[in-house]
Amino acid sequence: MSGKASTLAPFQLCSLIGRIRNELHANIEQELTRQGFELGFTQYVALKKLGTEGPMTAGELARLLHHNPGALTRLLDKLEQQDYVRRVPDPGDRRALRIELTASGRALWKRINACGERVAERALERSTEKERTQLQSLLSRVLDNLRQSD
Amino acid sequence: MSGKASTLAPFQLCSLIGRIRNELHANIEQELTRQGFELGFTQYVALKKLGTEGPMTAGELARLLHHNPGALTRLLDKLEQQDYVRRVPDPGDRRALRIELTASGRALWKRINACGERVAERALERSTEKERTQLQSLLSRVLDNLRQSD
DNA sequence: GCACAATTGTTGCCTTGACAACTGTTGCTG
DNA sequence: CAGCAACAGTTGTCAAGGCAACAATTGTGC
Repeated sequence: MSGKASTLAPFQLCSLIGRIRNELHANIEQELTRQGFELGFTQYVALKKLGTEGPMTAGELARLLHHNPGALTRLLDKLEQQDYVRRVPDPGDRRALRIELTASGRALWKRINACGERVAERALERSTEKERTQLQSLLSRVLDNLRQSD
Repeated sequence: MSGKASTLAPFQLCSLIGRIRNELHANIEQELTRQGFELGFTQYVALKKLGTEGPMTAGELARLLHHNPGALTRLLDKLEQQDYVRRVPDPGDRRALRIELTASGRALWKRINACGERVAERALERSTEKERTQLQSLLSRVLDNLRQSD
């Protein structure tokens, strides 16, 4: 609101994006602990990916999460230690691992899905359907612009 | 692009925001090093704030950067060590410090401002003036929604 | 003026994530 | 099939940042 910025958001964009990211992470973790789950944001995302996409290789998961392999190894260590995830040797390639949810991991996944949706719903409160799709399209364009210049 | 998402962005919002944030940071740091400056993103933001807002207390700066005091102390250590910033005892309150740019800090500030603007300009390429203000307004609303629920 | 709570900046400890070096495996090429 | 480059995952090392404990200072209520 508050009408017109002089030209546009010169640097404000960066600040807005950063703060929204932090609030999103904080909101999701807070929602998780409120439900009694002791999960970090990244663990949540990993479980979600594994739940929706099915078992996959560690490298694939790293790429989906935009994470480097080293960080992923430690993430998997924690998830495996909590028995949410299993590292199964890939039968076709002895270098690779199949990462799959355990039974309790799958159960957990079903129960935490609602947390993320609640937060997303809250974030988009008071925005019409049209505005939501427009927001997504504008953000996608921004991401494309930034990735191009790598 | 690609038209219509079925309902909206259920979880995609989080992923988009996160990736844009990372790309923004990476682009700005890359732009800085390309110009020969060895600055991290946070150091850049701190210098920018000090340049535009003028000298201020360490606590104020921390609040503006949405940073905790511990992180700020170390950030100031680095900036002071590079002689971009000075910690001056506040005359009115012996607990507090006035953080001010040194001469070379002010000179640096003028030279790095363009870097951030270049990146912001690149990020908003191919977006009309109208779309830019709309993006800002939509993002502001999202941030408000998320902060309310703290 | 004196205890006591609040505030300012600093420090220690910990977690997260990035990057490079490394091991083991695969696939390609001669 | 020998050699070698590419790839998968792990580990070490590092920087950034969060959080709690702390010392110094301020302000408040008695």
